[in-house]
Amino acid sequence: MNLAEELKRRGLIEQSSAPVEVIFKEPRTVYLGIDPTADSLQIGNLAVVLLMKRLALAGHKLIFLVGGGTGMIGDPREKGERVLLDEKTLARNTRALSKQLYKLLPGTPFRMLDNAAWLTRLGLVPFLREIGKLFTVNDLVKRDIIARRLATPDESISFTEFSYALLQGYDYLVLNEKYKCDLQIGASDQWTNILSGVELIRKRAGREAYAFTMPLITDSMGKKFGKSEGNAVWLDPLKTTPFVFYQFWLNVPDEGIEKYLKVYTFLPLAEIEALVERQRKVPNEREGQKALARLVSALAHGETTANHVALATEALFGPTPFEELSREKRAIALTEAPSLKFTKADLTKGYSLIDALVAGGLASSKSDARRLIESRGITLGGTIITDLNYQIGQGSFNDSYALVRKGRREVLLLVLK
RNA sequence: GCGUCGGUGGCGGAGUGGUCAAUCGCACGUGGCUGUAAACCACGCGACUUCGGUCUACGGAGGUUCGAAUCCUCCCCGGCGCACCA
Repeated sequence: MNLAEELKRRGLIEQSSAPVEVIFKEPRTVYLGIDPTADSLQIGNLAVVLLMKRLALAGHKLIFLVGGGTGMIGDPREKGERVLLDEKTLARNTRALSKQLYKLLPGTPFRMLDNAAWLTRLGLVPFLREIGKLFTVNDLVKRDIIARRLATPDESISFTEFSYALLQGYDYLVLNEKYKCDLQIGASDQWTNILSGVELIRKRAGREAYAFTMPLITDSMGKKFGKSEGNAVWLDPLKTTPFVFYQFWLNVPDEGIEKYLKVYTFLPLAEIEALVERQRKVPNEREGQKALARLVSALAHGETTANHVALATEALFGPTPFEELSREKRAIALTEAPSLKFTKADLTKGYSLIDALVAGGLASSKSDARRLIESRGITLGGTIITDLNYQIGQGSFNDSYALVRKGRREVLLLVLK
């Protein structure tokens, strides 16, 4: 199967500036821009980064462009003006993102650039004369987000954000001239910005450059994927632990399985189809979720860690009660699952379950913890706790650990040292 | 600069002197049913609490009042109109 066909069948093509078959006729140098608005990628970015890897595997050259310069401006969004990030934060984020990319793509050669290198040196007057002339305001104001911001009282758009598209277009022009970059990809929400670059190259350099986008990955509710309740799913293991990361994928609803396997794994299409078929027949086995969680975890955190969290999950949610597992299995669970450490002194001083729930992150506040207990959502060692004043004591522990569950899918291990 | 409208919980959006921690919808959480799924139903959703309450809270700071998210003054932020500029 050729690349174009493969990508189409995986649902990775949304818009394209030319038929993808045409685009892939020759080896390209493809670029993906990432704005340093955070110090870690999250799973939304991961989808596109993996798409880059697919292109690399097919023989195309990669450029990752971290937007140290565009990040200083901010891509217009629906809501209203962004708060400008300060330079220190930008620099830190930029460094963090590049490190992450290197970790994520071992063995894949790519070039890493920061558009601050040219954007911050840009002279305003030359820019307006040479680049600004090639954009019309008439066009810009027609763009969805800009039009909405212009039309909506309370959400006007600053000239700064209005100009963002020019900078992104200019990036592509620079990359085209300096690095022979002739393909840009991104998520579909970037389409118009991406197209600005294609047009700019045509007008300014008289060359044909290409672009295509993949659909923005959404969950079943149509929201950006992995951003429920402001808790983005990060690739940075310190922001989202590998265990929680694995759990996230394991909890993907059935309807999403096929889509996510196609986008987030390198499993051949035939195998995905077979897997989805088995999932449909025996849904309670959750084979699809397990494969997805296992494979994406391996991509993000490495084989070893993926194995560990899979084992930890089996230990904590599998058919064998935790207490009856072998020492090693419990030890793995203890290192991977969320845990909270106690000393004997803590216990003699008195430590309430409510405090433990808050400290362990199962509850956002004491009131929340209280609510959880009242609604019978907390179990300790398999018993539902109904006593709001429950004190954790020696007796709560079994062989120096105790397993607390919140609902069916969250756990916290209490460890006595 | 002048005028005018507005700034309420994660979001949308009510309330316009006491009964307001604030109707409602969405999102989210727990329980029930299940498969750590979806749908559905129930409850919950500021913080603290000796569970009776207490304390903060409606852009910020003052004030009027027995009492203010609600009225007044000043300030900050945003929209719109006009003026200035061109």
